[in-house]
Amino acid sequence: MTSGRRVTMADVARSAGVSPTTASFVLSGREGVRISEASRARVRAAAEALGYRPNATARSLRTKTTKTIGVVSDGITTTPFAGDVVRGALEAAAERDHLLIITETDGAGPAETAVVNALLDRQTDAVILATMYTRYVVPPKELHGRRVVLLNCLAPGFDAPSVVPDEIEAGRTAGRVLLAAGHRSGIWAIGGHQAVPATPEGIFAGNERMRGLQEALRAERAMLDGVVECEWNAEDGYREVRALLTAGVPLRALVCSTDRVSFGAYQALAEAGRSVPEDVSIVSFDDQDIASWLRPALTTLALPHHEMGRRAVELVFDAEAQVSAVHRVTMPLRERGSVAPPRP
Amino acid sequence: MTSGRRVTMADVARSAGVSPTTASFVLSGREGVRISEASRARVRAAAEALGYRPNATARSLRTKTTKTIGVVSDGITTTPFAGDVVRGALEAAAERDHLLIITETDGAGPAETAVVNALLDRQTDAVILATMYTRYVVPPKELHGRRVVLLNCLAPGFDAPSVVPDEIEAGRTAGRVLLAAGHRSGIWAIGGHQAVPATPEGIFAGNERMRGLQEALRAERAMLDGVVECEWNAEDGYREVRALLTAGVPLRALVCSTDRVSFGAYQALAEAGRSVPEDVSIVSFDDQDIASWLRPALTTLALPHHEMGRRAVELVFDAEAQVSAVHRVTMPLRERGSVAPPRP
DNA sequence: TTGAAAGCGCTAACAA
DNA sequence: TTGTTAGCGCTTTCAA
Repeated sequence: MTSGRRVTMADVARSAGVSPTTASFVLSGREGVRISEASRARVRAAAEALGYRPNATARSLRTKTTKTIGVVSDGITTTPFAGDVVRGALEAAAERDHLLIITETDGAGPAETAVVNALLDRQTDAVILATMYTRYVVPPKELHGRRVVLLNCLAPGFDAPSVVPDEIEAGRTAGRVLLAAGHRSGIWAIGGHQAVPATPEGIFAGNERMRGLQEALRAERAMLDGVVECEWNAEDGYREVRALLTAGVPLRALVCSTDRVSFGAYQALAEAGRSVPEDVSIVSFDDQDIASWLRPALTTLALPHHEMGRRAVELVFDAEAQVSAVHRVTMPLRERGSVAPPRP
Repeated sequence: MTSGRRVTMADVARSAGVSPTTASFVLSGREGVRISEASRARVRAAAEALGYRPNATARSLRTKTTKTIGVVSDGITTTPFAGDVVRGALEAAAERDHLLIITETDGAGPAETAVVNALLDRQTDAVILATMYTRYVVPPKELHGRRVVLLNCLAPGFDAPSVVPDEIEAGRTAGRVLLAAGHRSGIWAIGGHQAVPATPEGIFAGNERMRGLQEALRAERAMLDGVVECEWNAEDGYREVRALLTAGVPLRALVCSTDRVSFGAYQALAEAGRSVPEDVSIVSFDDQDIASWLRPALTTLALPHHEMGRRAVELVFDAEAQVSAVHRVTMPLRERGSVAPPRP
């Protein structure tokens, strides 16, 4: 800044012929203090005339509150379409007259501690810890006793509320969509738990989605013909579906772990001359942009990024929510054109 | 925060048996002040022992600098993959020990003024004004005389540097890629200037890309068979290319305005039994995720989001750059599989 | 080489 | 209803 802020509250007070106290009261709009209407008007006029703007730094030093929330993410801003998280958070923060300081770390460890300290040094009123994909984390100890909200992650034993997508219910919905269309057999899950070498136990989203899916199917005495574990990308989706096709397994419906996997599946099916949804129905997860570009457009369960961002900052202000509860946000079903009854 | 920061510098000084002045000098690591090694050690030990952390708010009040940069965007965080801009900016800011306060407005006007004021009240050292797509803006008057950098936008007459993608050169490169493969005719531009009803004059990116493209072609005595003006999405790409195919125009190469348009073009070509790149070559712009998922993968000119974010904050620190210069960032060519020589 | 003291701009007891 | 005064935690003359 070339010219620092000029006019201070003292200037306004002087110009209005009142004390700083009076000026402070009217300028910060405090209730319950009785100031004559005349003084109020004079202060306001003076402030207006001088172009007064409060110095938030000075105010914060005194009040120990900055109306600022720190966000520490492990790359959420990078994930395609997850800028939605930020937008939701921004929105909710703006409604409460707060600002967001966004930071990013490559993961946990010393870098994360440094970032958290930078935030804490600036006296942020709270910090939101966000992860790119749903997983367990252990918050840095600097955060103990601070107001914290976990966004897209869980930290058992740490005293802070979490916001995660309701993956189990989404899995159930995926199953129900297929059942409702009349599917009972020839159903395969592509991507599965993502039980691949890097994540042998599967990942949170995978495990929950599969659990919900199996549950819904079983409730109607139906079941999966198989679960193909692979990376959740277009490449693997293409390869695995083609393999299934080549092997000649009966295929009537696919539950793909992500829209990227679905994209690969579309390519493999098209190549094999099978049409979606007449020959093969597809239900997917995430609702990335591509889901609506595909033809037919993809029926998918949307990751509620925007809503999650919003909820996270709402929880910052929710005094009751201090207890470490897990808030599961519904993943809305986007019904489009990739599901139809199986061929008779 | 449940427990405010405890230990102050006064505590450290007292514990170390020195004055606050001494403590301040060693803790803030100021050069050119001669403090005995003994005092230094004692202060550092005390700080460590007490778990001292500086209060940035107090420091800022005194020094009038916050090591914080405000970012005002009109939705850049929302655009797919443009979270990259934020990541680049975050990176460059972190290198200089600065933090970013990110905000968003629906556009210009009073909302923007409010946001800018909120930032200025908090004494941010600079403000980066960012737009979702490249365009002209008029910065709010509150920003006059402040340190400002324009990211992805231009404000003629406003004294601040701009960072924009080098669209003209990208257009030239697109042309050269085709020429190098041997294309001379049957070349169509899909999307063009985006001279559609909503933007009858075309948009910045469209105009510059077309200009560069035509220039490169003309330099080799080649030319476009036609420019199809349409919205830059998959839907329109599909429709317009299909129309071209239906009309039976000779088609050997396509320059698509965005990867989304290319996506639609792929669909239309596949439907018509034309293969990419054997029958028709495609060069595209943007390099969204989808570009690498397509088969064949798409040859495209990448929007240098990450680099742009980085440059913007670098300019904040570049004293020389105060003059209102326009910094054009190269759009790298991603050569993949969608261009081949025309069939003989 | 170190310390005393003033003060950044604001809020909040406490008095008047 | 309003003013005096004392800080918030830090930096920075200036003097010792």
